[in-house]
Amino acid sequence: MKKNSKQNSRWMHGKFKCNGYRMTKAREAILDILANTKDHLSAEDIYLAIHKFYPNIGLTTVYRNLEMLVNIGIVVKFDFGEGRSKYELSDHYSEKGHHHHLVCKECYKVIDYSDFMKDELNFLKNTENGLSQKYNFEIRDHLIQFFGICESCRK
Amino acid sequence: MKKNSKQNSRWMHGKFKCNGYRMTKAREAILDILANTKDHLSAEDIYLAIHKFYPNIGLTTVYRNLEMLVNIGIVVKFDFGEGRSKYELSDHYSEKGHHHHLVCKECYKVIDYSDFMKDELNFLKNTENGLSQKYNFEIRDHLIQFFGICESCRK
DNA sequence: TTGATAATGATAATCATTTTCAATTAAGGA
DNA sequence: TCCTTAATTGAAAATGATTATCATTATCAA
Repeated sequence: MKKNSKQNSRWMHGKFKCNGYRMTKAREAILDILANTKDHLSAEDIYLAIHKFYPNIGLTTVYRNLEMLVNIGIVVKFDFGEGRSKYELSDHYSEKGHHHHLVCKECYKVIDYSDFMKDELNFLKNTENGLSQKYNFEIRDHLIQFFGICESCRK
Repeated sequence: MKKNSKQNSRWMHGKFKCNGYRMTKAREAILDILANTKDHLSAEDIYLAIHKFYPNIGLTTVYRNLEMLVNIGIVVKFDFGEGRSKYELSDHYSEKGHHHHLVCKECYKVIDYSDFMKDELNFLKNTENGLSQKYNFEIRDHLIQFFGICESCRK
């Protein structure tokens, strides 16, 4: 739990209110954890991190709030094939900015990358346009992930 | 269970043997189901389809064999965010050929597309090269998916 | 046909995620 | 500040997909 909790709760307060939600300790704590990590955390990771400061916030509450945060677009849920979901602040709210993931099939380590974005933007623009027309599909989102074997797992 | 079961079992027999596996009724049936559908089936879907012809093949066996088939690269496992995995014959063994997926966030209908592959190949080639060098990562695989709302869910 | 061993089926166990429901709390107005 | 009300919570139980166990059966090379 780091310094800018206050800031987070301030900028989120409005966002929550206009969606009919309240600002609670649990929500503030979850956002705080997510804002101050570079890792990709599971619901349980987040629960454990929060638990040190607020031992009475339960895992259920963490799950419930993550779902809500995903729904209003503040958090993104990922599946890296590990058997449980991982969560990140969405690009817009994160210091990381736009990025994609490179996932080790062996140890599930995840590397964020934001290189080669020109190629990617080109590809995405063309493909999204083409697909939405051809298949009459309203495209909301995309997922690009690379899988492989990381340096340490290769040794 | 359609006509070409015999064919399937024939071309798979060798593949299995050289990996130390045996050809069994369950494996033949799973491949047969997958070869004769355009859908994306869950383990249970496959189990149910097989069950009509071989009522004594259990769900456990289907799971076990799917895992094995994924391991030797004949089958690919997908997660469309529905809470259970879906399986397809891999590109090389399927009549579908190389394709990606367009997933409806509402009803989880999946559209296969293979348009815009020039853009995609370009993007993939550059990105994979760049990433594997920069991050010293041996890239094995990639996942590209688009999510949105399909025609009928928009009405 | 037979022996070694891979594969199977039934059942129980796991494990992440959800549901239930009574108790608590945030937030806006009196 | 106090009240009201609906949103939120925690604990516990339920769910649902997937895996592990283990005794039995089936495959296939010799």
